[in-house]
Amino acid sequence: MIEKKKLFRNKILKELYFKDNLSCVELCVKINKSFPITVKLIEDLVAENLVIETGYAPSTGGRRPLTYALQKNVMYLVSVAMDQFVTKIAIMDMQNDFVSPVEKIVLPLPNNSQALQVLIEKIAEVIDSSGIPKEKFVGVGIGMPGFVDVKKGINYSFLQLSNKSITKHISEKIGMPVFIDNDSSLIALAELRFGAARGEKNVMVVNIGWGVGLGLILNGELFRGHEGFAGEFSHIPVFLNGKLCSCGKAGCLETETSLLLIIEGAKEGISSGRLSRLTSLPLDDLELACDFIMKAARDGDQFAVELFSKAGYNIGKGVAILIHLLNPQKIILSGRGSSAGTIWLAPIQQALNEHCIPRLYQNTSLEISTLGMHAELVGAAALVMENYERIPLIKKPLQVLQET
Amino acid sequence: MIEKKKLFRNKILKELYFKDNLSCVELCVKINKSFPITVKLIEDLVAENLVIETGYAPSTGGRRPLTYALQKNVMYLVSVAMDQFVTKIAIMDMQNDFVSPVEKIVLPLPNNSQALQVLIEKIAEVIDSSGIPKEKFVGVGIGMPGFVDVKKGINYSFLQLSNKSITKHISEKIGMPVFIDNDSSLIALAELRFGAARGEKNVMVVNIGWGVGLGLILNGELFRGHEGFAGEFSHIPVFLNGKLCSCGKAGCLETETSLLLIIEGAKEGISSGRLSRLTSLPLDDLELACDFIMKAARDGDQFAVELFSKAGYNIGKGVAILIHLLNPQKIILSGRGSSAGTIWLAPIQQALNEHCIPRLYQNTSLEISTLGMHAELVGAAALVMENYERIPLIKKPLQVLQET
DNA sequence: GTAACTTTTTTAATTATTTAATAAGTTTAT
DNA sequence: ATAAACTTATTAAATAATTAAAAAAGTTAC
Repeated sequence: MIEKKKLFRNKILKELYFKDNLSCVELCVKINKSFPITVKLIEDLVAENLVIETGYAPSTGGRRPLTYALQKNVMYLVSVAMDQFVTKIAIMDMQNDFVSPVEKIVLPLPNNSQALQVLIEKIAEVIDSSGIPKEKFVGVGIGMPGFVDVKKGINYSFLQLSNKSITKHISEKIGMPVFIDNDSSLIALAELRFGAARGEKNVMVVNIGWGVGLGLILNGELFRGHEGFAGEFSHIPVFLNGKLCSCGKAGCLETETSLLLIIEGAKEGISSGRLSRLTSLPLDDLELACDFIMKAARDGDQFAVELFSKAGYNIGKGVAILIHLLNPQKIILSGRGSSAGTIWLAPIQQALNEHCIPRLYQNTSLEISTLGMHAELVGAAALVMENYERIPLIKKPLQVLQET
Repeated sequence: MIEKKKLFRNKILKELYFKDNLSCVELCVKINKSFPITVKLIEDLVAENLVIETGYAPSTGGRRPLTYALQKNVMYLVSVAMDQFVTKIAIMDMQNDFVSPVEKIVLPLPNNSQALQVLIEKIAEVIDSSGIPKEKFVGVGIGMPGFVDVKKGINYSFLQLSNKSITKHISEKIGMPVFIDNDSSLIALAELRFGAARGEKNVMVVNIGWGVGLGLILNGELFRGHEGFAGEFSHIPVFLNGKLCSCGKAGCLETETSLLLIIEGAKEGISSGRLSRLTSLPLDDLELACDFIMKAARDGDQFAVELFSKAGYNIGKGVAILIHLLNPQKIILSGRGSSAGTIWLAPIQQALNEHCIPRLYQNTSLEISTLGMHAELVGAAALVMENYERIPLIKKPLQVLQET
């Protein structure tokens, strides 16, 4: 029974991570226990100095409730966001703030047998140089591209370990729990817990980047599918353009929508002499080039806007399919491409007007993420806390406390 | 607390409806209560004669467990399956058998303000003529085409009641609980509880009929989306054929896949002189024509097989999208068209080979439903039992018992 | 054929949870 | 201004549920 108590104790901590300043009544609803029990659990947590009182919330017509939040400097998370070439590592606290500068390293994943080893070393390095004692870390969350089996902890595309669990392997080396997930799923998780999808039940989070990823929030939870591969939006067959995709097939959504295509288009336009501010486009760095075009579009450069309109319309065609199949209440545009902002909205809406049954999309809203570039890091941190109750016996918090 | 006891009592009855001959241990796992409590609840149900012992199950290495099943003739369900023109009404028992012949009435839904009234009268008639006392009915389940909001009990396409709840209205007239859902969803529910999707977590049930419907089973449950409209497979925009669809748009999946198209194709082939047994196709009745072509295909008529191959390939294109987005473990072909049987498999598999990333579909199986034509009726009955715990205070079962 | 091991069932005792009664702090209505 | 209504907090008592121990019924291995 001591185990069960721990479970609900941890649930409270988890809830307070996802939302600060909760009252006892709110917590009691969230953990689905009676009021007296919740009171006792909170009392214990306050006594252990893991939770603090944060004053009274405004009255809703009765006595004002005492609210609670997580104590500072008691627990930390390691958050890793990888793409095919660059990996970012950060340490975050329970208030979702970075406690050390985000470490950015070049780490190419394709055909790189050393990648996993380097990743582990870098993570260990960041932890060490933070100066935070290891016992204070809850765990490591990692977002990565490719086919990720969340449960087994395997990535079938990169970081292969002869089909052995990556998470177990890293966990043994680093000495704390490790969780991995697909990058788009983690962006969706970030939106669900801290962004525009907060509290919503059915939301599609489109990750516009070098491909077009998708994180599905269904029934208020991240949906991963049978093997964890759900959300392969990039490669749904929708065009008859004959363009070869990176996946080996032709006509994938990605072939008419990716940011790479926009950069291609910009280059072509320049060389064919189009009048545009894009003539001063930096050609060597994809990331810079992309940001440059997005800025130009936001500033009203007609050619840049045109490029996004075309890609946006095609994304809209894909979104129309999503709406027909899953009837979401919200579509969120997130990921790198979301920096282009509201420029996406009109062409996507246009595509919906043309390709959706009105009844289906009239109650579906379309929004741009407000989480910005750090969505994946936030999601990776949230992934750890998402699993918090299941982490067996987090290293004696009492001890941790005495050190502070 | 008496209410809560009732909840778990009803959960046991529900579980026994979905699966007969369960042992006490199995039930105790399913309702998530301790063994002693489950024993007591079952004892009560046996004492009330709602549940009977059905002997011992084979040993699994220890004492043989007593198994339980629902008593016969104690509870009944009214099951209604509607399409745009024909409505079937049946009375089913807890063993999933029809206790009266399936009533089939012509009831056109489009632009028919009388439809709801007629439906109610017919349901009442079937109940009356069954001779079963009203108290023995648990409720009425209705499957219907169109945009159905399950929670609100509204169909936005047919049986309009100025946006008032259809279920409430029928319930008041008939005097028992009423539940409605989309026809494809109910077919999926039937597959989930009694068919090929039993026990599976993520399954797509494709309802091949005059359109191409879809019932989504996600995380082991029927998924309905934000407003209940999920599964509009028929109208996802995937073709550039310019063919106008019934929904007003062009290029919908339906325009290249529906059984209507196959009948069209058959007629054209005949008039252009193709050598085939289809020359004796009955032209006046769609249902008969469709069955005729399916039989011919099963018997190996080359032209008929060709027709299904073409449609099947296009369905496969749609299924490829489903697999990319939702990573299901199984695809089930159900509905009227499933009578064509294994003829569908090869062309659909062919489309998957061409349009799916291998990793994604290699663990996805493709099956033909074994539930046959009655899937929707079975699903409608299951819909009532799906909600069984929530039905407040089913009319005193003790009284019902005394009458038997 | 018997002992050791399984699984189910029964019973009793402990433990945990909810309910209910009470008090305290705020808002709203009269 | 004051009473009524409402929300939150505290405490004690009643109740419900789980755990644990033991018995019963079978199976498997030696």
